[in-house]
Amino acid sequence: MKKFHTIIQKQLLRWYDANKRDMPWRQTNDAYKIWLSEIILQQTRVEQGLPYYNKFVNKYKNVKAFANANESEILKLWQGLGYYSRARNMHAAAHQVVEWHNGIFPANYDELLKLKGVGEYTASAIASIAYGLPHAVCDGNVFRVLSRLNANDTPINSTEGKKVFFHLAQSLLNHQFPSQHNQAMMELGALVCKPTNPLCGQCPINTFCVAHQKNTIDKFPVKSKKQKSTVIYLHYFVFEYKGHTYMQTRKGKGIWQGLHDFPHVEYTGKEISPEQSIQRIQHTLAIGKMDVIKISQEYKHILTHRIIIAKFIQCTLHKPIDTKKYSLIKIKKAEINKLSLPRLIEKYYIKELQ
DNA sequence: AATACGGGGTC
DNA sequence: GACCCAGTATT
Repeated sequence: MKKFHTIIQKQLLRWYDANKRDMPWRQTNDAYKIWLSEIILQQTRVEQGLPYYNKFVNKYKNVKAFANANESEILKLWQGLGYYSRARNMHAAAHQVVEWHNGIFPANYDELLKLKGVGEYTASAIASIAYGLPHAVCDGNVFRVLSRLNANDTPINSTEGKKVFFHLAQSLLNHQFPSQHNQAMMELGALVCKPTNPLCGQCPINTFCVAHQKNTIDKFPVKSKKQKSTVIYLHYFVFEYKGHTYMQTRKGKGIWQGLHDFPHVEYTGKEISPEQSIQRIQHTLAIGKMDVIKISQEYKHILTHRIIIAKFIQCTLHKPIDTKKYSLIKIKKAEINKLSLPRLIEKYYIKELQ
């Protein structure tokens, strides 16, 4: 296999030069911008991430500006992109770069790896793309390309698979052009070696592809498990008292950490009646008398391992809630959209409150 | 070694 | 409905 590597590398680069998409982060070597694009594109399609990249690059010109921003401002800009820990980790990483490296991203894989939110993939990507260092990337695209190229059935989501494919990626790396090689592998996975209906006829390395030769492309890559999702029932309370409502910042471990939503009652597995949740919330927040104005339609919100069935219950209060005691934010309805919101809340806001 | 963590697109 | 996406941190 080894002796074919040079030919594969060449075909790959030739194909990449002719077929690469024009992306803003391909017009720069600025490690800050490469970092920005790489974090944004984690588990995110290019089309979805692109507008966010442009927003961030325009708002924060360099890592110092990013570090000096408010985290709430960053989260608001990140709203809708998902995996919000990325935004919080970026803020921390920006501080690390400023404090440890005087505002310059280190041209060193091990140092990059120490930054919050930067794992093996991103460290390799920054090292190779921004600094031309010989570190192969292994993302979802590369896993797929390599598993087919070698007809290797090691599950790509296993610890063993990770080791195997990282090694394969590194051994195939073009040390003369690490940046272009890495991007070519990913671009090939995205445009040609697609999960379903790959365009093997257009593949520049199909003559080397074992799975293609054996006509077993659809058997690769192998994944070991499927994640199942649980159903969550959520009743959100949109209170109204003298023109304002109440929201809260999500803390702790769960989803949407750092984002804002309404006080709510949550049930896992079995459905809860509005009457039950109304009683509960009245007790929890010491609300006393209130009038239920409207119960919304069901909002179905799909996350990776959760199906959320939500209803929004609008109520008029007779007295205010103790915001300090219950860590609530008193806010006018028109101002809600200034806070960072989960998509579910944003969709309700757009439909019912805007 | 598994699991949690979003949202949107495709088939 | 199942799978996937320029993955990482935590358990």
